[in-house]
Parts: sequence; C-alpha cells; structure tokens
Amino acid sequence: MKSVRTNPPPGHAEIHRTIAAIPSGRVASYGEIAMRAGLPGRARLVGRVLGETPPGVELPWHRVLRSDGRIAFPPGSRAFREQVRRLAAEGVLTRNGRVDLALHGWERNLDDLLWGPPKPIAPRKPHAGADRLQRPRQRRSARPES
DNA sequence: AACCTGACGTTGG
DNA sequence: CCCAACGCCAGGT
Repeated sequence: MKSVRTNPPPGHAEIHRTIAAIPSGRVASYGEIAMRAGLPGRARLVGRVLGETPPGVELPWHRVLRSDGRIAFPPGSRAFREQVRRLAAEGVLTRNGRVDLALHGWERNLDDLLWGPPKPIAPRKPHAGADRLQRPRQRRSARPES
C-alpha cells in the first residue's frame, strides 16, 4: 500500500522535542532549534515542520523567532498578533514585532549574566597581593586593520 | 526540468 | 536600516 503521505522528514521528532523544551518566558531562533535538534543549518526545515504541525499538537511555537528576535509572520497578521499575545502572557514583551534576545534568549540572557547562575566563577582564593591569577583577561587579538 | 516561494540565516555593500 | 547574494531544502507551478 502506498504510504498515505510523505514520510516524516528526518529530525521531525527531534525538532518537536527541542521546541517543546523551550522554557516558558524564553525564546529561541529557528537556527538554534535546528542546532539543538542536531540539524545545523536546517533552520528552514524547522519553520516548515512547525507550519505543518497539525492543530491539536500542543507546542510552544510562539517561542520560536528569527535569529534577530523578530517574529517570522507578517506584521499585523493573525498569527503575528497571536504570537505577540502568547509571548506577552509569559512576560516576553515585543517591540515592533521584535523580542530582545539578550533578555529572553533561551540561553545566555541578561538575567543569567547578572543575577542568574553566575556562581561557578568564584574559586577565589584569598591570596594577599599576587592577583595575577585573575582572569587572563581577554586580550584583544591584533586586528588586521583595513 | 526550470523557476518561484517559504514561520530561515549570514555576510557584505 | 535596506538590499542583494548565497546556502539551504521541500513543494508547488
């Protein structure tokens, strides 16, 4: 018997799994989802899979944005407004259809950098004087000026 | 098969 | 900030 329909694209399940794992109040880009799903460079696939996701399947699709934090739908469209609404409900505000990734990015957001889990870095060893062990300090690599 | 079109992304002008 | 050019991949014309 012929397959009723095209087989599920490889990675389909992983993509769903990854999106479902985005914490509430956080957002991730299509590219990041693809990356985490083990499909680097397949951002487009993520978008298609999402679009093909049948209703009824609960998925935090609204937490997926473009790499620059903008909503992928046409501004003003039904889906666009719906996404803005859902995000706002989670405390993620949108400005001109764009979300501040530095603030709400899944990983590496300001909160984490300022108040979150910046704990691991403090094996401070009370040592009088010699503080040379401090961060090697990011030296600016010689920049080949133009 | 060529061409167009997307819930995309990056680089460069 | 806008635009063009690619890279990417599956579907539809």
